[in-house]
Amino acid sequence: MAPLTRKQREIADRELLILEVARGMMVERGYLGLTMDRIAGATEYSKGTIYQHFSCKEEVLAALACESAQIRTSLFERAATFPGRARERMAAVGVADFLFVRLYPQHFAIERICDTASMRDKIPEKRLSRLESCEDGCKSVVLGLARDAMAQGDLGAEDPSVAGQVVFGLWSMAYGANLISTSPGVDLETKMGIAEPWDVLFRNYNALLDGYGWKPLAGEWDYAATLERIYAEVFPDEIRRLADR
Amino acid sequence: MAPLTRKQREIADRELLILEVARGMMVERGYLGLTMDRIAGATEYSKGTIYQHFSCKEEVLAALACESAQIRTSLFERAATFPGRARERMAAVGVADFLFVRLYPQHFAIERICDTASMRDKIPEKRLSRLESCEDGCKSVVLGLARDAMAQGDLGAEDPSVAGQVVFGLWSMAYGANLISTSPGVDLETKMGIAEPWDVLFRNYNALLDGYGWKPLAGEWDYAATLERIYAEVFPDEIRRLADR
DNA sequence: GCCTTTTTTGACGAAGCGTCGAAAATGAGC
DNA sequence: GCTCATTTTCGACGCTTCGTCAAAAAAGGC
Repeated sequence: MAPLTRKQREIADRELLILEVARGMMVERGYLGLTMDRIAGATEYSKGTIYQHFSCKEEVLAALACESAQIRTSLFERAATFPGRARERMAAVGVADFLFVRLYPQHFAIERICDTASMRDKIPEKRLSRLESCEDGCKSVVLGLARDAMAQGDLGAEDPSVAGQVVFGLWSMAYGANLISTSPGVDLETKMGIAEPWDVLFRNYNALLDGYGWKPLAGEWDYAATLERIYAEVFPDEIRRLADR
Repeated sequence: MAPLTRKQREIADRELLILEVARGMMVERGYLGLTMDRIAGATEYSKGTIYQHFSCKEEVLAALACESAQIRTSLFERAATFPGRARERMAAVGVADFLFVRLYPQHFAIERICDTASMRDKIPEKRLSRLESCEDGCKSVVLGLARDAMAQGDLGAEDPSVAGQVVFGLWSMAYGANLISTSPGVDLETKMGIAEPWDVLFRNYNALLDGYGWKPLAGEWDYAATLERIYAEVFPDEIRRLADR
């Protein structure tokens, strides 16, 4: 690994600048407001130069999605350090997911956009595999926790595929709930009497895990207290930032 | 209500033709392959005429989404007629959801596309409210089943909001699982050992409902047999069509 | 058959993506 | 410091799509 030349550093810096500008545009004006011409204008480079970094608009988004996945993963990893039973640590990951969606809605939106086939088709192979390895981070954390629980005898026993099934359940529930509750034109309040989707989601996590018999069950443990500890000990800053809205 | 004039009938027919052509395009070439110019070409009307029916491309999609919601609702309603306990009927709705996603993937894709804010922003008020009332159909069926269960003492007792919470749980789990398992770049098989997402989803439904204590619990009832009956008695044609792939 | 109203048409302007030859900057050799 | 080949940057251009609107065509009343 030779040290970078001045030119190489310039290029790397410019790439960061482009992404920074692109992210700002994404936040301010949404996906349709993000255009290659506008990126060129805002960075004061020409369009041709932008296209030397990214082969198409989709690749810019994939790069942003990579950053998003890294932020999410780092939250998940912090959550997994919570000292306690595996199921408590899983609850902490649930909190991390919630915080990610609420504190970084733009990152969540980017993840969503990159989840479509038409997007994936256009992202060059190299960038795509980088994105996928970024996305694997979170999944590994969650899967690791489920396996820990099995190893410690808290969850199932005989069938090792239970870990994957539980993770699929939590993942689909979280993903679906986040989409539904941030989706326009869905009125959970009047139709279904749900004022705080997150509270219900947490209750549903517990119901699912109880259904799998993941110990300690909700009836024999004070998970409300666990949540309070997670807020205070793992994510104090994030909780404060969330309150400052 | 005066009877329709010849002209009015012509216009109504043309609208159906446009939607038919648009759906075909959506199926054959995907969302990006669906263009207003192409609709004009294929219907042999001019673009201006198309724009007299639909104010923008998004409105065409909203109209398609309306049809999709109606198909989904009719499957759900058939499922709810299954003779049995409320939880069995809920299982039938789960099967209906699965059949909808598998038999009509293009309808599912259209629903997804119309679930985005950028789409919703552009759909005219009138069409949007029509779409939303179409979408409410399914939710009413599911919510009705949960309320039936409560009325019969199978689910919860004191707190009436439990019905909404269970429905939110099932809905988010189904939505998330369907998205994840049809999503590109997600390898459930190698990462999590899941070959058949639908089997796992069904197991997760049961775990969630057991967690809520919705009777009869999975341990005290043969839901595999219930599924077989649903296949045979409610959706024989659909199951056959699914097998013919 | 004439004139008004409604309907249809497609050329047009605007906006965005991605390209490519020309122009500018770089730097190696002398 | 100058020259010339190579690398880098630039932005005008071609193409596609959306949505509009004035003009042409059709319909219909008298």
